[in-house]
Amino acid sequence: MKLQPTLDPQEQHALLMRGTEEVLPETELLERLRRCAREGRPLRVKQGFDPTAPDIHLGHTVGLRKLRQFQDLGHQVVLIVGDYTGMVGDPSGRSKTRPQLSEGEVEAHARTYLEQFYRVLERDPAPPRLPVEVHRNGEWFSRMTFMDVLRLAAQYTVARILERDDFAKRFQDSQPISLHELFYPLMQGYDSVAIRADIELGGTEQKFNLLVGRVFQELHGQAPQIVMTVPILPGLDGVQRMSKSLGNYIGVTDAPADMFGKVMSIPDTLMPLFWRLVTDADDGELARVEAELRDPAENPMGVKKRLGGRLVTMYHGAAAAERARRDFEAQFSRHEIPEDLPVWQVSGGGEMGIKDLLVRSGLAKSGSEAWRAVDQGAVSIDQVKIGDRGYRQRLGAPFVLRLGRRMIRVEPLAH
RNA sequence: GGAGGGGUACCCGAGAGGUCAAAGGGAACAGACUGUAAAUCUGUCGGCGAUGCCUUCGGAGGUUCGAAUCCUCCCCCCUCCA
Repeated sequence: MKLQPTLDPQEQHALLMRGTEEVLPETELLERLRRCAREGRPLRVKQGFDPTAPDIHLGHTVGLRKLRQFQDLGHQVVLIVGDYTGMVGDPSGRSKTRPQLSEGEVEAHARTYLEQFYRVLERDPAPPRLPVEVHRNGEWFSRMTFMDVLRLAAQYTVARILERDDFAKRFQDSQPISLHELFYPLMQGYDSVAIRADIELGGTEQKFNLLVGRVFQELHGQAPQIVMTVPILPGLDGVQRMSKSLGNYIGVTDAPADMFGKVMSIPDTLMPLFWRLVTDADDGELARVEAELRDPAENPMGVKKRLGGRLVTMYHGAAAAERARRDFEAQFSRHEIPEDLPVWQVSGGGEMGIKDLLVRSGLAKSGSEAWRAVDQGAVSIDQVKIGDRGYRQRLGAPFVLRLGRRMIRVEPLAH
């Protein structure tokens, strides 16, 4: 992304609106941009993250990249690490109560999060870009007294909280809703008051929480924040949202080969969305990609490889992307054994049965699973299928052991 | 506090004394096909030195030759009443 601090409010508005799902109230964004330009101050743009699991994935980057755009335009990005809200657990879109994290977990996750944020945002930007302002919401929540909490709770009604689909549904389905969960939106809303947000960004499932911020800011005599939502990125399965807990994610710290491979495994139908939401492709390129996908003469695989290459480039550089693509083609198109296989070292000598090999190397979780794989013809050694339960492998020289799509290099150690 | 309903494998959900390692669906894994896409078909889907044995149906006891199924106590969830 280019540094564009000189854009006038109208141009900024056009840029910022791109890729958003909703901006509420829609007319206010341009007005606020104009006012800030007049007053010569940057907009304060907030997004919060609960450090629930210690990996930032592409789903998070949809919002982070929008924040980066604000940063590039010279606005003030304010990240809230939800150490306190994390201990409550965001009920948004949830059908059950989230487990409450301990302080230790939250703290450890928070550090990793901050590290990873800077794979998208600039850590030490040159002026006129501004460094990111980071707050933990424990900064204000830990100082509140019980009376303060009651006052906060008095500012919102149960009926309004229960308007939310997720709560309504859980209530309807006789699922438990713990009282503390009702506080989550209030806490997030109060964050906006605490940092005087002009804009709050979030996924579409955050809409309710974001709107609560407006109510609280108004009660505290602040101009209510503009709510900006970005689409939710689906995960590798193409159905559910990308999330760590569903295991359908591409992490920003994933190794190049994993990142590329995961991209290759997404459903074709997801490609336009990925191009639009998580790459730096501009409108012209998006149009070309979509045209190519519509052209029956083109193999969609080409577009997907470019997508994988682009993402690996963004997080690991062009050289890594090129290598990831070559390795992928060698391994999956030409069925060659890749160079950089995970290695498992066994103390050598003698031989080992196929089941123990699979279990002890970690390719199979249990003996039964190993037997099944053997029976199903999923196991091979050095590209030769092993279908016999009684097979024993001599541990003299290295070999490549494979179960399904996973494979490792086994290196016997002399002793 | 009172009355009633309910907790089954990763998830949903049948089963109501033996034929139950527990139907069915989803997820997942593997095979065929392929582009590590989709769709489809097939198989597997608690563990084990494996035609048998061990552990599992909220928890702990008990009845019985035999319990996911019956009894007792406990924990948790839901509904209605207050």
